[in-house]
Amino acid sequence: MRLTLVNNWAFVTTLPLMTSTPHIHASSCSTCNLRELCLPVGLTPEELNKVDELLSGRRRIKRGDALFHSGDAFNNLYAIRFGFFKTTTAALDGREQVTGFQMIGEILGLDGIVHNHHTCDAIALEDAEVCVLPFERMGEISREVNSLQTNVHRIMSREIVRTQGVMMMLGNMRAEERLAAFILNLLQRLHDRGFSAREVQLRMTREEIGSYLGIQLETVSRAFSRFVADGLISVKQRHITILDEDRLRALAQATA
Amino acid sequence: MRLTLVNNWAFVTTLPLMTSTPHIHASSCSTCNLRELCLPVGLTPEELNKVDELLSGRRRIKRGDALFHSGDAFNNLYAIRFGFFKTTTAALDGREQVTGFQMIGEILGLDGIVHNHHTCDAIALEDAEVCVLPFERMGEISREVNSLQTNVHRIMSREIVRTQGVMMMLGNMRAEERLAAFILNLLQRLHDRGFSAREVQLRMTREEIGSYLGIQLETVSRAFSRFVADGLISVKQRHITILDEDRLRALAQATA
DNA sequence: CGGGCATTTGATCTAATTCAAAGCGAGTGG
DNA sequence: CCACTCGCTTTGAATTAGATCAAATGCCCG
Repeated sequence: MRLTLVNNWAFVTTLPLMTSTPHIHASSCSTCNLRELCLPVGLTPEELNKVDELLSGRRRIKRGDALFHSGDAFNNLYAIRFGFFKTTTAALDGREQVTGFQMIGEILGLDGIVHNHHTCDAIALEDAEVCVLPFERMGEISREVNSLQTNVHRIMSREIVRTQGVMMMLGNMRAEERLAAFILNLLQRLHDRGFSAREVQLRMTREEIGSYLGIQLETVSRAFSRFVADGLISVKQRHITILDEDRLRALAQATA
Repeated sequence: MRLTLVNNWAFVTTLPLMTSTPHIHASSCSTCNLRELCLPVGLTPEELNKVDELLSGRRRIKRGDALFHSGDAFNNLYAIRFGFFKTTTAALDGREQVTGFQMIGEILGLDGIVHNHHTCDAIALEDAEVCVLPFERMGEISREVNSLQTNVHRIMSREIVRTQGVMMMLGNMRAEERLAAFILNLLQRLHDRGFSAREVQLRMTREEIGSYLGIQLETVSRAFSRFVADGLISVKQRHITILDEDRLRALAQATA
């Protein structure tokens, strides 16, 4: 099943998919309308029943609060039900870098597995809710449910490939190329979730974008202004609309 | 078991550990003298026997040749027995970026899991040998052998954390800081493998270092010259000796 | 309505790139 | 064994993308 729903409230990045009855929260993976985005993609109904044991609860995080901090003990992965996060890594000398932005259906916490404690902070950029997935139990269940194991591997590998792309961006691209690639990546992910591929309501500041892209906030702002002047996009505060996707894509070409 | 062996031929990065009889190659994980570095770290003898089924063979790769290319079908992970690799990711427009350097005991191929084909090239920087580990079989065995499953997860998570560090480097650090961090990282890994923590024989060109660090080869060269002038290291071609580790470490401080 | 961020825009300044040239070393073939 | 490439590395000089410093504007929220 491939999601192709497109709606007009694309700037509301927090809406779950197909929410005809948005306030009825699924209490298990098997009844969750996000499962086609999340960990149990493509599982059979029987497999889903087993995976239901995985879900140990939900957690709400207010805007600005941390889901976890660097140094915290690692016990769970988290699947985002709604809301938008950033992850940041700190250096010894206090410098801090945004290492990713995560949205609905994406998994947080993979960094904690190696050393049994987290190596980055996960901060909610808007009020959010996550499913709490105890990693220990996940190991047990994925020993029985073949395709859960596959999906765990895939999700980790996906994150490795994503960071390859970021390295490419940080290592090779100029400021405007980075910003173009960033916008297109965000839109692609929103599109995959059934939102418009032409509009975004950004949840992060120019400074956070700059930190992620390895450039200063002023440079981000100037690049936006340039894009507007060139008719590539329109910008109203944090609301971005794509006007000329082809040229934007050409700019961002360096992304593999 | 923690390896602390230090020897004087540190610049020979290809030597396996504890090679009193270097030409007797182990034909299984359970008899491999690298196992404490590799996938089956810390397994009991019984577990090791099961894991022996994992090893489907060895492959030799000549200097300059590829272990796999971007686009190749993914079937196996590879554990490096000896030799030194780089992985490179290509962009649409031809630009290429070195995304990592891998040495003895490290695992290659994790990027291929998500899409069932590789997304980077793995090139040997010197004659090398790898263990071929069919990933399908690895899934099966790790359903029985608990700690193999744990180690697979850890290795993937370790790679995710590594790339967080690279992002930090590319996003926040100046050229000399990057090079200092790079040298120290290399030495740390060599030290973990029983080699000297003060000397390296680099296997890559200035251009490849620059590509990895997101700077030009001339900048790499100038940074080396500056380090020599400041008495931090000595450089004879690709042979690097640390003279003042503390100051080098201070320079690289931004690494988390 | 006022205060505090976030953003934009302008004017310098600088680290690193780019372009250019020379030096060095390892290997090859005469 | 020496001379000769060819690729790698170093170093210099000029150029530039982006950083930094500074100020004005806009906007949200109490």
